[in-house]
Amino acid sequence: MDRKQWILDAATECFSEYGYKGTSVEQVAKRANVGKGTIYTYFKNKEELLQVIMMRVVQRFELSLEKNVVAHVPFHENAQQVLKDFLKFQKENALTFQLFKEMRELKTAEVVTIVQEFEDCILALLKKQLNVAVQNGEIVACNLELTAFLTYHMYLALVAEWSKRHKPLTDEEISKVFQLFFCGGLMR
Amino acid sequence: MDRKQWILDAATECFSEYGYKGTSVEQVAKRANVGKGTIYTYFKNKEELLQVIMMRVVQRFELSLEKNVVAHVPFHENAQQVLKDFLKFQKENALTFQLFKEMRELKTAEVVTIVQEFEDCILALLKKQLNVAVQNGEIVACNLELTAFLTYHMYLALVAEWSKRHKPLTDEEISKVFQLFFCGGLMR
DNA sequence: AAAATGACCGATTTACAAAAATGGTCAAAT
DNA sequence: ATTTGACCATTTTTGTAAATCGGTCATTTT
Repeated sequence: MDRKQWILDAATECFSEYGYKGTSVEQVAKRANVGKGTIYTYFKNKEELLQVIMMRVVQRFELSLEKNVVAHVPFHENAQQVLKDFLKFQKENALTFQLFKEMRELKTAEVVTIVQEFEDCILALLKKQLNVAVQNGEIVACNLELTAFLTYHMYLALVAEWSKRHKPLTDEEISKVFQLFFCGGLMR
Repeated sequence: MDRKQWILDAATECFSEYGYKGTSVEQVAKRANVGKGTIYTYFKNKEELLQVIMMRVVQRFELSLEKNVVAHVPFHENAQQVLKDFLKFQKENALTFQLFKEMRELKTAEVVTIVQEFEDCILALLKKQLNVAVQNGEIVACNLELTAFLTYHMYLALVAEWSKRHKPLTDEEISKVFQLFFCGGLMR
């Protein structure tokens, strides 16, 4: 019935399995049981297809966070929740996993753009959390943009880079490191 | 006279300019004014040539640090000095700059290995600084390996990643961020 | 009339073989 | 005892013919 949804579903499956570049429009059409031309009556081009899919993914991501981020909880716990959910999301969403990989390895232009937007969304969420915490007087005033950026990259280093040469860190270990840097810092 | 040094100098120039993969052994021989066979009387193969060169670079790097890292100075200042010197070193050494680039872009196996060893050397220096600071009771006890790792990656994020989409940070700004996270942390 | 379609188009990518270049060896030259 | 470049097997590059791609649109289907 809803041919547009058929196409979106088929495209999501294909992109998840073969990546963006590795998926042809005809392949999507085949899996969606529509003609190739039909896709172009609903979407301007292949890139828009990915954009619409990712827009919805981002919406789901933001929704999944609203449940987990709560007021009256220390910032570093909420921030960590945002990042933990991001990781969980990656694990459960073959699509974003595949796209992050494609960005790193093939650097497909359209994919780089879309993944950057996804990262911007995560950064915006962290920034929002930071802002609330500053307003509450919970944390010291600081460059929100930069601090959110650094928080995100600290997390990436801990979960992605560290595991390349060490035993992956448990959630508790990551939590401990975050606590160390956020509350109190290193110095006695 | 010292043919071995001629070869090392020529190879350093070539690797700096064209990268490891982009440099042929014959090219090195030409620039060193020796026959190709001569190179193999001093070095087992092309990889060992790079290894010997990098060994010396690491020695120079460690030497350049000894001057700048001093006792009775807060850890975060010494740590930052290590990292700042690393960056300065990168700027002044076309070789390491080229190799880091080749590792990221071409992922040449031999280069990945050698650069990793260089990074390990930086991490060891940071760890050493951390250890001294812990012994002094200057900073809290923590996983030294992990903390050094995170410090290094925070720095990379600030100087390399941030500039990809923002105006590069000044030394003062970087210093301020480090101070924020190391002394006192974010929380009030 | 509106929606769907696949043959078709120019452009890009792939497949593949021939040619060139590379890392490394070694008998001959120095 | 040391140096060397012709030489070898392997890898990389190159040229190009074939295949595939994203996107269009006249025709067909609903």
